Amino acid sequence: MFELSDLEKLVCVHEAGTLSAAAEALHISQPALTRAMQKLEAEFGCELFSRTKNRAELNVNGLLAVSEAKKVLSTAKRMSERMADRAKSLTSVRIGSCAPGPMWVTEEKLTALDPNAEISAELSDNDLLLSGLHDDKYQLIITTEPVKAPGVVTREFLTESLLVSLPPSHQLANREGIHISELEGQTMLLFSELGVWQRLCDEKMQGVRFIVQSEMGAFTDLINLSVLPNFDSSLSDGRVEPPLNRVRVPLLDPAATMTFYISALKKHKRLLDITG
Amino acid sequence: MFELSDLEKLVCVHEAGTLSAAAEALHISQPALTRAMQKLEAEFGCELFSRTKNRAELNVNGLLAVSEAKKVLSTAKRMSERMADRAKSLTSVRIGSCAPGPMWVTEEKLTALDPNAEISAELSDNDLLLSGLHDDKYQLIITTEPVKAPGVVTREFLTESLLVSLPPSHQLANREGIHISELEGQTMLLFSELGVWQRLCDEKMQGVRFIVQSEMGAFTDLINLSVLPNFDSSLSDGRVEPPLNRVRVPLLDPAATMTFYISALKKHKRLLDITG
DNA sequence: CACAATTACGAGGGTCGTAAAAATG
DNA sequence: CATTTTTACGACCCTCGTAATTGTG
Repeated sequence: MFELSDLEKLVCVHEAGTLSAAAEALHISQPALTRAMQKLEAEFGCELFSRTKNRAELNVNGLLAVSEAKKVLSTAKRMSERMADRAKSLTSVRIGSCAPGPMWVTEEKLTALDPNAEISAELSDNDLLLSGLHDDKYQLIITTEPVKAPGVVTREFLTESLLVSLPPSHQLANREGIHISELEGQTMLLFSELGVWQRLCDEKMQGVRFIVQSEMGAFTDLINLSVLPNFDSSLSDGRVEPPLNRVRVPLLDPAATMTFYISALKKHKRLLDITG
Repeated sequence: MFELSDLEKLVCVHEAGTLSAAAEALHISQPALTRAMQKLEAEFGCELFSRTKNRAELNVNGLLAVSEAKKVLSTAKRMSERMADRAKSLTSVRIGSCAPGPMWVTEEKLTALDPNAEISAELSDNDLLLSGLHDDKYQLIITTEPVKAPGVVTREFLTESLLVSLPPSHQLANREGIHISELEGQTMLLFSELGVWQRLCDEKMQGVRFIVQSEMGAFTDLINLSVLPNFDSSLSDGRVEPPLNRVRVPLLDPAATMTFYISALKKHKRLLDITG
């Protein structure tokens, strides 16, 4: 029996145009995709591709299959939505995160889905996050590494990059990118509660003087009133209006970019799905 | 992501009324079915059953899910049919079987699906069947045991029981069932080409005298003209009109009932499916 | 006490990714 | 020679079945 996941792959192949591009989009390897398509051909008993040795193009059967697959997936999606309506509302979701950026994003997404939900979130370190997940202290945790534990399902969540927010008059303001080493000797504004980013400041920015502020209102005041640089996140893009008279310059060091993973107990798998 | 196979299980649970009955119908164990339903509940984020410790009954959410699942499965079924239309017609299917009964059944099914197809079938023993499958000498083989080989997909096919066909005047004719041992001393008509059934005759019916006939026309003439008993198959039920003035009595010995398995290479999986 | 559902646990099959091969423009 | 597809192979995850547990009528 073919499965919905097979049909999703097929549709993706059509949209991507080539097997390798589709594999990229699906976050799987090309061989895996090739095999999935071969499986469908065996199921249907007919070829879906016209193949030249280094090109696999959907033929007339394949195009029909794509069209039919879209119909099936559409009804399946409707089913998902209908069932989601019946799902327990998100009365109380507790999020644990190792970094503030992904935490805010998650809070916003869940609040958008259910404005009445009680969403709480807090920063913690990886060990406490993992144990808190099993204790049901957190229903969702955000970590820097995939969680390999039985009964836990993990998904890549998002990537965050740090940027430096500068007044246009600053000497670094017209740069395409900045290396951390170039911040040597600067005085910067720093919002506390950095989570896993704290290590970056502690270890690689020992020549930077930080003025730490933990109260958000005061922090934004500081930004508006001073000409001191501060850090911003790529996750702010399009979510927070950029401060006036500030330009943002990316930090080029690989250490200034992190990929986060989001995990939940299997029984709360749906929480993972709705954070899409 | 939930899959079509999960939805099939759900619908089956609804139709069967209870998990264990559905498991029976699906040829899987109760625990497997329980887990599949739990998986769906996790996917949807809502309970589908109202559970008392020894009873799991679909609740309102579950009934909605069943209804939606039927729609999804229906579109998937349509897709299957559309794709089957595009499949290569069965220009040449070669069947190998270890017994004549299942072989005839298979030939009939395939011929019904495609009257223009060239279906050929022959009897052979298990070893030759398996090697013939890999050599593409046969596209479908029928054996007494599941085939455990890479690249081969096997399915339980059907069960055949032997019966004794007797004139009503025969001393055994009014029995509910007969044991092989009771045939001792009889003279019976036997159609040659018994395949795997031959062993039964050779080993357990040494006290029976057989009149062997390999030509079908002559054999039916013999049946009609004599009062000698002969063997019939449960597979004849409803497919061949029973000979006039004959009654059929089951053979009670377990050895007189066999389960057959049908196998194909993965690339010919569709041939397996259409023999449903 | 037989039966339904669930949990625990080890085994098997399917799918995956890496690596290598073959072919093309 | 980079790119695309396909095959080979080993590893892992998921689902399965058996067995044991719990609770019920």
